[in-house]
Amino acid sequence: MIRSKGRTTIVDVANLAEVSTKTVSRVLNGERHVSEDVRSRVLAAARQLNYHPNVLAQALVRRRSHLIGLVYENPSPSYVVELQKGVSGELHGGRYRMVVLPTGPLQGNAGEVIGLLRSAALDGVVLAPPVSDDPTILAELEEAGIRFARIAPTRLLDVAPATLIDDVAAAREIAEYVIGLGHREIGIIRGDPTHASTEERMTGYGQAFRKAGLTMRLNRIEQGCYTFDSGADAARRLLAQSDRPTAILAHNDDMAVGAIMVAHQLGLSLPGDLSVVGFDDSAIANATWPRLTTVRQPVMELAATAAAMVVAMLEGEQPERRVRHSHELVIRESAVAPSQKT
Amino acid sequence: MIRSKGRTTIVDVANLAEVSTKTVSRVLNGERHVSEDVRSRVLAAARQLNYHPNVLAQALVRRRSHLIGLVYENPSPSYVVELQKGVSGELHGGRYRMVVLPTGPLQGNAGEVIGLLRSAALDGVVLAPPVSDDPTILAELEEAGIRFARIAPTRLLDVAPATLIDDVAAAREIAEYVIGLGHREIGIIRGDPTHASTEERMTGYGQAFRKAGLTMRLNRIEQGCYTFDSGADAARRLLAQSDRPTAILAHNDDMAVGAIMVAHQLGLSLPGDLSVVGFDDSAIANATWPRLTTVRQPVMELAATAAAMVVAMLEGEQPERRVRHSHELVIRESAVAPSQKT
DNA sequence: GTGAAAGCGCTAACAA
DNA sequence: TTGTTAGCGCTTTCAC
Repeated sequence: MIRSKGRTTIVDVANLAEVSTKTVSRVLNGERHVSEDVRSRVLAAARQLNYHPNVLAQALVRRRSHLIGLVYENPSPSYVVELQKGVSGELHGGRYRMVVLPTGPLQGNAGEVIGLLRSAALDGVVLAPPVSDDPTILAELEEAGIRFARIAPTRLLDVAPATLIDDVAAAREIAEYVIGLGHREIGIIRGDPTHASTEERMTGYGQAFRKAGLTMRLNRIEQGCYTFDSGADAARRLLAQSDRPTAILAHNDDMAVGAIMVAHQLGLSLPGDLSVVGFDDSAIANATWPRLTTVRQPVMELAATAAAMVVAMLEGEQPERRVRHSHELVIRESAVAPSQKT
Repeated sequence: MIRSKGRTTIVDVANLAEVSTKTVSRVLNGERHVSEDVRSRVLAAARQLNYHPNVLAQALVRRRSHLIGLVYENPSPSYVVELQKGVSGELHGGRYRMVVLPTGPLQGNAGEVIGLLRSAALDGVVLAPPVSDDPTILAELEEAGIRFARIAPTRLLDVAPATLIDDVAAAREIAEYVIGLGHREIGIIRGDPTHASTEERMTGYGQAFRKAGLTMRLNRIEQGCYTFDSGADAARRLLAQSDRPTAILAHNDDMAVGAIMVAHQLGLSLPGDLSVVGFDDSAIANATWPRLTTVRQPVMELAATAAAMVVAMLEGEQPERRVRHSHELVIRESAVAPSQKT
């Protein structure tokens, strides 16, 4: 039991404090049934040797890595940052650490993601959309015994705890707002078709259109993929039409900002000539001119709640199965009534 | 050696394949000197049992966690995302994983950060500014035997491999550009004083001013902290002055965009009434109106190179000590010649 | 209250 | 080419 090569270990501390390693372990882990005398001797020794437990060894024997993964396949920086803030905020006791696992497009190569998850020694995982909807990955996590919570899933809702917003209602509300301003010729920039939220938001728009007696015209719907550039491209197509729309609904803020950019380039005066609204209320929504009218989706809170759920499961508690967060119409300056005579 | 409770381990595979655990280990790690017969038996057994090695156990015995930390104390989402992209791109073999470690303000609580680092079982670390300049943290990493590379350090340059740009020159160039447009009344929005780059950029501006025979007036310099809001506040103060500046130099893009926002709010016409330039060429620079003239700082490449350096060290190679990346003036529409008679 | 022994799942060093 | 033994650094029985 005498040795001292390499890093200082629990054995060194035990030797110095003249106790067994088990006792050192007890003291350092705050277990009870340790005399004051011994406790202080151990602590002194640990401090003197600048001892830090080897987390890897602890992880092995406790079967706990204290690593929580955040899996996302999302190109929008503001969204990603919000997710990360949410998760890391819930780890703040410092007992857990966040490993970020951005994936490529999930189409087909879910296997790769799964390999990553298995080999990362994760205790738990937070799944952001659209990964949160991938049945293969859900099944695989289940089988590997990794706890997980889902952000904004749209199907298989009882597989794991989930945090949600009402995408349909949120989309309906912002569309109703724009229609209420008097717009009739409305263009739409859709999100990526692999994100289930895209369909939900279309449904919401559709409800608003129907209620107002408007029809969605196919040539007024353009495909984007949630990035600034894709929004710009889609807007270019929409605005090239002879009877161009007086308003554009975009499925997220980044694309809306792309549209605003293009409108500026075309020499349109905003918001007079063209109203644009987004979805998310990400950081960028407040930084454009005109500032973006949008629906606030509390991404950070969604992520935080999901992370808290994972932590709860790991601590042996039973988290709520489903927590719904509320959205909120955020009215700024980018949408106004259409000017007379298109 | 017979058991089968819980997760399948190397022992189960060995039993099924009728070889020793060491042989299984050999096969799975691709060591040589294994007969084809045995190799295929082991692989078959592993597949049949859906065996996945326990990375924690591997990490313990190999003294390698394969975790690389990215430490930053930076409020700008676009900057952070670029950093992460750069690092995670270099891990792409999948042999390493990235743990992101955002820290609070470093002032004084470097100790906390160090605790985090020690307890995270990191093999290596990439340090972004201003953490890359913190001597306590550098020393601590050194002592803990954790390999690290630094992004944009400004002092103690030979402590570890580093990636750099020439901040002074970059700042000088953009200031010269603005002065060259004809501006004489120039406001400055400084970055956080705890970032060394702030001083470097001031130096660069100073060189340009001196060369043009201009003096920096103190009441034309406002303090920000690299966030959008701080830039907006600073701009409000600058533009409230009776003889307001015709141009603003901001120490990063987020603050510049904040300034643009405020100018719009004040009813100024941009860029005619006010030119604004930034620093970084982050994603947002391209999404505002007018689009931001700035200096491109290749954050992603800086991070990628730093990560590659860390990986190299871990693989026993000797990385370059210092790699300088080049900056580039990016001229867009946010700065033009001042209009006649201020 | 404290300690001895066993073992988490794997690989390094050595032997065969 | 393959197996045996020891041990990574810690915690968990279960004695005392």
